[in-house]
Amino acid sequence: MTHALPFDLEGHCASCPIRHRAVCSRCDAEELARMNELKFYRTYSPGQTVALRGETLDFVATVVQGTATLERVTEDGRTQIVGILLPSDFLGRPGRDGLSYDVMAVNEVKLCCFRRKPFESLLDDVPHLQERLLDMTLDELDAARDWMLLLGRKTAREKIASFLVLLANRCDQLNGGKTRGSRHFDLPVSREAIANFTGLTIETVSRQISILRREQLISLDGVRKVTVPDSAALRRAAGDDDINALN
Amino acid sequence: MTHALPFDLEGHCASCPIRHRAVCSRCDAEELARMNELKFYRTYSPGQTVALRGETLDFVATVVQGTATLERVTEDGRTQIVGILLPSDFLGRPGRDGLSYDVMAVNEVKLCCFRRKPFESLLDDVPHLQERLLDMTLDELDAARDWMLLLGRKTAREKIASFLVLLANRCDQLNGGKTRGSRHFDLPVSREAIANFTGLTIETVSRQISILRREQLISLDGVRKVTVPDSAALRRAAGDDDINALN
DNA sequence: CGACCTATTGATACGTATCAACCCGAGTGG
DNA sequence: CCACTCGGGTTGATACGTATCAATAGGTCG
Repeated sequence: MTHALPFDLEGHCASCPIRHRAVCSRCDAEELARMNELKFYRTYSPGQTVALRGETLDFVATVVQGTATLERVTEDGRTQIVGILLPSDFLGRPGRDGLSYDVMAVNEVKLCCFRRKPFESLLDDVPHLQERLLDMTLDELDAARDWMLLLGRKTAREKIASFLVLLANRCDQLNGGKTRGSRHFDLPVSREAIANFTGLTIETVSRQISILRREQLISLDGVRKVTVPDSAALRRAAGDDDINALN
Repeated sequence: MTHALPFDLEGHCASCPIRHRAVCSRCDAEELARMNELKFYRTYSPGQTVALRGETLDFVATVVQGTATLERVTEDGRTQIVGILLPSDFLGRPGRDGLSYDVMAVNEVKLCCFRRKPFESLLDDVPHLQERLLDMTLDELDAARDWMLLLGRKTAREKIASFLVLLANRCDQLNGGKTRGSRHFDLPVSREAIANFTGLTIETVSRQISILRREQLISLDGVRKVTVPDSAALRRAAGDDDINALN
């Protein structure tokens, strides 16, 4: 069930759809040329494990297409999603063998990979690269902390609203400019994944989505397509103050 | 109520107690000399606000002494602590005006500060500095994600046990080598702070601490001094798998 | 069409929040 | 030196939100 990518996989970085947002976004032509030499692509099918906690991971990568989740699991199987990788996000930890979470492909995922050691050399040589990676990591840290507020202090209703706002914003980003007012997007993940992301159960997720729909804060087409008629109203339901939206 | 620092505040970095763990830990003598020129110290008293979310913060800093909390607050006042700064931890966001959380001094806090712009220049010039900052940021991100598992999926009992394990480990780190078996340490924070860190209420925190004491997993001397007779047992109560402890 | 998987909806249980009383040690002032 | 107050901490009774268990619905694929 391989469907065509919107760009030539073996093509040059210049044609890469997420080049302007990825870790390489600040690199100049010469630096890109060097990276172009080293890069290779990998594909994962839906549900496949990309990496396991503690296991050695010999590459780092940028997500070109698809969605992956970062998961932490307790010894008795309770699962918490601690991050979502969308196109342009970075995967891997330079300077360390393994990750502290499992990485799972949600749908078909394409990664632009670099073997770890050569990438670490690149980081040393190419300041643009390290700066950008630091910046992206700081952004992730801010996002993780926003999410800690959600997990620790928000109600089920606020959690679901926040999750939808988060997704809406990130979809906007990927599509370029932010749109005000009504907008719609696809949920890239199942109810179970939403539950594991928000720290709820599937049933509670389902109920809260139904309630938000009944209150017309959202409408659904099927089970995966969401329309938000009034994003400000949804943001209010998310219980954030309005300095900014979640990432 | 200023009590003497264990080193001369105006002294050289060479005598700094947290130099080997801080952002400057990989710098050589020449680089340190340059930083030494730029640094200045600040002190905050218990309860004082160090920085507010969204407000411009014109410096970055390393904690030399004391404890500070990073807090996110909902519009209606629910508070979640999203990080604890202990000696050697870094505060501030290079490349951005403000922070996305409030920073509060828990007890008397001494910061080794740099004005932000000069520090950003330093980052450009001193690869050791940027590498170390990236590494510290990645560690914080891992810690934040561990904490997300706690907030989303752990029971009150596990949360308190995890919190105690976290503190015990970090105190060990600060004191050098890890000790196996029995150990004791001071809680640097109030019950309220523990509640805001674990996503519980004060009352639940108090109850769970009482229960752990009744079960002899910990013992208390007063309300702030904790002894852990069997750290492996406490770690088991924390519900983590044993690949590693929280940070 | 039937099998299967995911999602929804309902009834009940349980864990933690909430509300309230009490305890305790530290200051403070008579 | 003791009575009083005050803030933080503990303990108890009850309420409430979400988990759990169970049944049903809907979509997809053979």
